[in-house]
Amino acid sequence: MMGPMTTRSQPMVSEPRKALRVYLHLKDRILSGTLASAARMPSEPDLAIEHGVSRVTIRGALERLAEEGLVERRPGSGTYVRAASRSGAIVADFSNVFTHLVEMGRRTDVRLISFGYASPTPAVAEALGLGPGEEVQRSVRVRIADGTPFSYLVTYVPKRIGISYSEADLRSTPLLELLERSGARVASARQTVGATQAGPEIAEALGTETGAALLSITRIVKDEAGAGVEYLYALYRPDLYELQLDLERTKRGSAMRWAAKSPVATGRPANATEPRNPKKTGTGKRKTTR
Amino acid sequence: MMGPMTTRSQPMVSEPRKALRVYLHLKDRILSGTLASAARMPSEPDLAIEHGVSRVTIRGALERLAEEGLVERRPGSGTYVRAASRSGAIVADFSNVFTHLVEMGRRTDVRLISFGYASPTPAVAEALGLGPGEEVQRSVRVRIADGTPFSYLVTYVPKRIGISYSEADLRSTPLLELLERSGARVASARQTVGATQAGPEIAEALGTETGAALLSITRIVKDEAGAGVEYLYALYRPDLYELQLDLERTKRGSAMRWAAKSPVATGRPANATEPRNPKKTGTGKRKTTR
DNA sequence: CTAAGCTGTCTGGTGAAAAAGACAAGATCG
DNA sequence: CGATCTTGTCTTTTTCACCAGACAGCTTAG
Repeated sequence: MMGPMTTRSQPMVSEPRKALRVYLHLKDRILSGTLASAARMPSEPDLAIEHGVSRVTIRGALERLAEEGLVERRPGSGTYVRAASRSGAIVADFSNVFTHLVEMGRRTDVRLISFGYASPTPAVAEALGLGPGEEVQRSVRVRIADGTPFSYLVTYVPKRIGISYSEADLRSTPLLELLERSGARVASARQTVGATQAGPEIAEALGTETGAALLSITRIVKDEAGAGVEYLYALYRPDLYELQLDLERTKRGSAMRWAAKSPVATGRPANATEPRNPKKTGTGKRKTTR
Repeated sequence: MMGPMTTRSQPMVSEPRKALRVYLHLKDRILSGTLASAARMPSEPDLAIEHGVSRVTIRGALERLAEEGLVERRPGSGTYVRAASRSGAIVADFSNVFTHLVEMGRRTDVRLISFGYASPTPAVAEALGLGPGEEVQRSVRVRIADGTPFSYLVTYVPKRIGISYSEADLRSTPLLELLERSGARVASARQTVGATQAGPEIAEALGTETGAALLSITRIVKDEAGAGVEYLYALYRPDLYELQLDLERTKRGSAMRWAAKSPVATGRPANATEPRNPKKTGTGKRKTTR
């Protein structure tokens, strides 16, 4: 019960740093339209001079762009920009997250990584309004759609509520449904959205590389009495999951008020016909042919 | 109007790779509560063994955590976890973004980085419903609160609307107000939220390091006739800016519907009494005392 | 067809990050 | 007090990401 004994003794191809810079630079230029779409990019030697790095570094960046389908490499001819073709991502309507999650819980797989009871973090205890000695049930789950993991969920539920369902229940049923079933009267929720870099284990669980940007959502759910019911810390792969919110202007003179539109239920796990990023094998592409 | 001739020939302190891994690993453990708060962390030699790296690498990671206020280092005693103390960030209510932005536009500074007219990206043209030859006004702005830049905004406005205000107007007045003033009847908006890694120039503009995670918002604003008025691509520093949405359950039998709560106006640029991260000088912490 | 230019794939050389270890100074506990 | 922990700060050595350059195979322009 502590060091899970993961010695982390992989070969670890290790990640290029300069190449990352160039990669991000070019990605920005492509996405922001500074680099005309469908046009041919500068040649590798030119890019190498422009960025003050060697050609191998440039190649590293271009290979990555090619893997993500942002460019197309034609041997002997050049590297060509491909219009992003944004798609394949699950779109979640923000004002409708719960319903959506329930729907999704039935269409996606769940992998339960951790399950147990412990003392809450101060932050969690405060958010849920727990007493000093009160324990919480902590679970870590990974949600998978079409074989690809897209979200990493850490949930905290007060022990008194958590004991009403089993580990197996969590594996098969959305947490919110379990809470309802246990008699908790869910009434309100506060969600905070941010972003973080993926740590090594989370990156591995989500099939990304360490340091990748993830969408983070912290959700605090309370019942009718205002007591904390659930504390969720969720991380999403932004290429597979997006939040969406439609706003409408409420006609109210000069008040300039806006209201969330009615739930549109855009969500659809879908069969995502996308470039299907080959996972990048840790991060390296290094042939290691030697 | 193409290669801005940025030769990028900096010395480039270059970033540790292994240290980054350890840093992110420990950060995750602290934030997810696996590492008990206020407790003493394992000693540097222990961490070195656990992660299979040398002590200097561990120190690199710990120094970074200390800079962000996540841990406290006490010479001779140990390194102690500090409860995150989430604060200092501007909190924007999601369902109320517009009003909020208008308020903020008056309390924050704006730096206009780029301004001009050009052909839109296919994606932008489609989103705004533009004709083949129609041009857009493209502007890049950085918003600054208390001397610290926190958002990077790229906006596209159809030329016919864009010409109604000047470059100086953009510097001083929120875009949405300008659009209103020009007679556009803003009626609806769709926002999509995601995350990305900061490219070199964006990172510099926002005072973060290259590769840092940023919150991204894409907003498409339309008028009463359904014609596109504004396309916004915004990047936010997640440590300085958060989205928030309060949900309430609408009492409607078993329908399980949720609605956004009325605007609470939590936003407050504030004087952010936080650890005030010393900016990390590009990325390095290296003492360079020699 | 020929020549120029591009990507793909090697080679060996170089410098900085990381490793390994030693030592000092402060904290803690018996 | 004194033994033993901790972090802080040096050393020297090793490793590997990056660089420079060459060459093959392909595409395209002339």
